[in-house]
Amino acid sequence: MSFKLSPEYALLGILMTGPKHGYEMHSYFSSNMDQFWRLSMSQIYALLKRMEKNKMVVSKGEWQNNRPAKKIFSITQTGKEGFLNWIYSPVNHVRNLRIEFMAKLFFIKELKLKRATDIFDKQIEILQEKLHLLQPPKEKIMDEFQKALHSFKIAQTTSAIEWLKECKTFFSCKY
Amino acid sequence: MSFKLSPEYALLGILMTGPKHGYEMHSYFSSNMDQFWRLSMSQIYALLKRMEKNKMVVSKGEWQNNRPAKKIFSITQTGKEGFLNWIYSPVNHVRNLRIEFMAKLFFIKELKLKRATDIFDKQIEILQEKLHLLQPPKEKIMDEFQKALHSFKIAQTTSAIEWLKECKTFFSCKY
DNA sequence: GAAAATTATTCCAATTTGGAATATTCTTAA
DNA sequence: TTAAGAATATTCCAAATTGGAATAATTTTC
Repeated sequence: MSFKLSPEYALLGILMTGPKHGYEMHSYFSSNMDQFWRLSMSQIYALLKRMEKNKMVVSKGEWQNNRPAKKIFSITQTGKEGFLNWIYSPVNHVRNLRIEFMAKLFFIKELKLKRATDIFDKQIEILQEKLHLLQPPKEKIMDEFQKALHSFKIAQTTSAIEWLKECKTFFSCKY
Repeated sequence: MSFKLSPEYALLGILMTGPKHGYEMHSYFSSNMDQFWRLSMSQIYALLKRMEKNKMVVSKGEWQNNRPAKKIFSITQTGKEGFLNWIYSPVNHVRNLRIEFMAKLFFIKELKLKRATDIFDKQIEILQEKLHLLQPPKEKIMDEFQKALHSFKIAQTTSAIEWLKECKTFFSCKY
C-alpha cells in the first residue's frame, strides 16, 4: 500500500511547541489527536529513534528522583524545515486527508502558524486537479463496478473540497 | 492504527472463481483491483502461507516443463464461509470503505452474488448510525479545530451514504 | 492498606513491507 | 539474427511496523 502516512511530522509538530520526552509526547498526542490518529508508545519511541538518526531531533538524558530517567527530545533546524515543508505541502491522497490534514489543522491552531490560507488553497487546488482528471469519463463503456468506483472517487473528492472551503472560512478569521 | 484492512478476504474472493497459483492471483488482483487496492507479490505469498495455516486454503504443487513449478491454491469450505461472512458484513470505518467496499462490489459482480441489496442496506444502516451519533453537537463550545474535525466526519459519512444509495440502484438491476 | 494507575524507557516477537534473487524461457527491438 | 528486456513463479532477505509486556519505583484510588 503506497498510501503511507508520515507520523514523524506529527511528532516534529509536537516538538515545535518545545522539548519533550517520549512519554509526554504520547500523552500530548493522545489528548489532542487520538480522535483521528493513533500512535502507540512503542511506535513513538521507534520513530524518535529513527528521527534522531536522521538528524531531525536530538535527545538529552535527564536524571530524575523517584521516577525513571527521561530522555528529552528537541527539534533541530533540519527538523523544523522538514516540518514546515510538510505542513505547507498538500496531502496527495484523499484517503489520508482525514488524518494528515487534520493533523495540519491542529498544528496551525497550536503553533499559530501564519499563511494558513496557503495550506487550504494548495490543498483545494490539488484536489480540484484530481477532480478535473476524473471528470471526463470519455463516454467509454463502463460496467456497474467501474461506474461505482468512478462515482466514489468523484463523491469523496467533491466532499473533501467542499469541506476544505468551509474550514477555510473559519480558520481564515484567525490565521 | 486500528483500521486494518483484511486482504485475506480479497484473496479468498479470487479463489472463489477457481483454483489459482500465487503469481496468477497477483495478475488477477493487479488487473482488476489495482485502482484501489495494492498488494505486492510477497504480500500475497505471505498471506497465502498464513491462510493455509489457518485452513482457509489448501495448496498442491504442480511441476511444469520450461517454467518454474506452480503452487496451486484452492479455497476450503472454511475459507468460503469466511469469505461470505466478510462480504455480507458492513465495513466499519469510512476510511476503509474505499478499499474494502469496492472489493466487495467487485466480487458481487464477478461471482454474480445474490442478495447484493443486503450488503448495501447493511452498509447504509451502519453509516447512518454513525451519522446519527455524530449529529448532536451538544452545543458545546468547539474551537475551529474541533469544528473542522466534526464537520469532516459528517461530510465524508454523508457523502458515502449518498454514494451507496446511488450504487445500490444500478447494482440492484442485476443482483 | 491493597490494588491499580502512573511514570518513562526498552525489550520482544510476530507481522508487514518492499523489494531482490533465482534460473529459465519467451518476446521485443534493433 | 541477436541481444536485451520481460515474463514465469516462488522464496529469500532485511528493515520497518505493530502491539503489547517488562522493568521498578512512586502516586493515586477504592
